[in-house]
Amino acid sequence: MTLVQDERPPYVQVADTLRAEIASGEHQPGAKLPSVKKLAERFGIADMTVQSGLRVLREEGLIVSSAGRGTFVRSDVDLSAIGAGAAPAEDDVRVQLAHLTSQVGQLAARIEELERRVIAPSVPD
Amino acid sequence: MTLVQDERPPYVQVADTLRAEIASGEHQPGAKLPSVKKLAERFGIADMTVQSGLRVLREEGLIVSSAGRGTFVRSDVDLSAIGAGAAPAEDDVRVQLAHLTSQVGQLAARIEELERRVIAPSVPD
DNA sequence: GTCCATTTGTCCGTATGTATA
DNA sequence: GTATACATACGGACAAATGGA
Repeated sequence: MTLVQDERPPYVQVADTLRAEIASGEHQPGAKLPSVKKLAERFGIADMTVQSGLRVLREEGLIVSSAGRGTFVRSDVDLSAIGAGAAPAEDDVRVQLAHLTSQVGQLAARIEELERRVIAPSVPD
Repeated sequence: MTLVQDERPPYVQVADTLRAEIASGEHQPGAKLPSVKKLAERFGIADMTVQSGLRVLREEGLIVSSAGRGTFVRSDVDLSAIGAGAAPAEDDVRVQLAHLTSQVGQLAARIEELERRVIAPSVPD
């Protein structure tokens, strides 16, 4: 699979593709994602670009990475928050913390985008 | 200024250094930071490594960047809330909770600032 | 316990694109 | 139109952590 549409930056397309695959269940919670090198081959891009894409998902709280082990879909990922099926409601405090962390990260990203357009002067409409 | 050898990753040191300079008032709120190239020269590292350091501060809400204009210290940044940059141990639930509480407070302040500018456009900075 | 392959994470140098001034 | 500045991308490289032989 190659990234053909050059409308958006490749690393964003990587993030979107993997996010969709996680949402669709292709990569289940707790599962290990293909290695960075494998993903780079699959998409036909450089390793570092894959890392940038994974960074997006990491900030969204969808995945966690560990050197020497790999990158995994968070076992408690809230699939409903990314447009797919429902997630089981769990009562564990750590699960709720993880959800909050994910949501805070997404809010931060949205605020950052707004700041670029509002705080930065002379932004054309 | 050169980064000390064999400490933490260079990009972390860049973030720590600039964060300290912002906290100390060396870079005042609203001020423009040196360009990425200047910072790269100053630290003796590559442009992209500087970008990685700036990314950290951007995620912390300390700075805002705009292509073609530069990188600026947020005009409404709370200098007293700037930490030493040490990441809290993420094992402890209480530590995570405190971190989240702090982050939510900062996000709320940023949203309020945005609301002032968007909803009440007559209010000067 | 010691090697060794895998994997993530980072860095560099260079290049290109895009937005701003 | 030109210069500046950030953002992204590539290929190559190396360190650290992990896990298996």
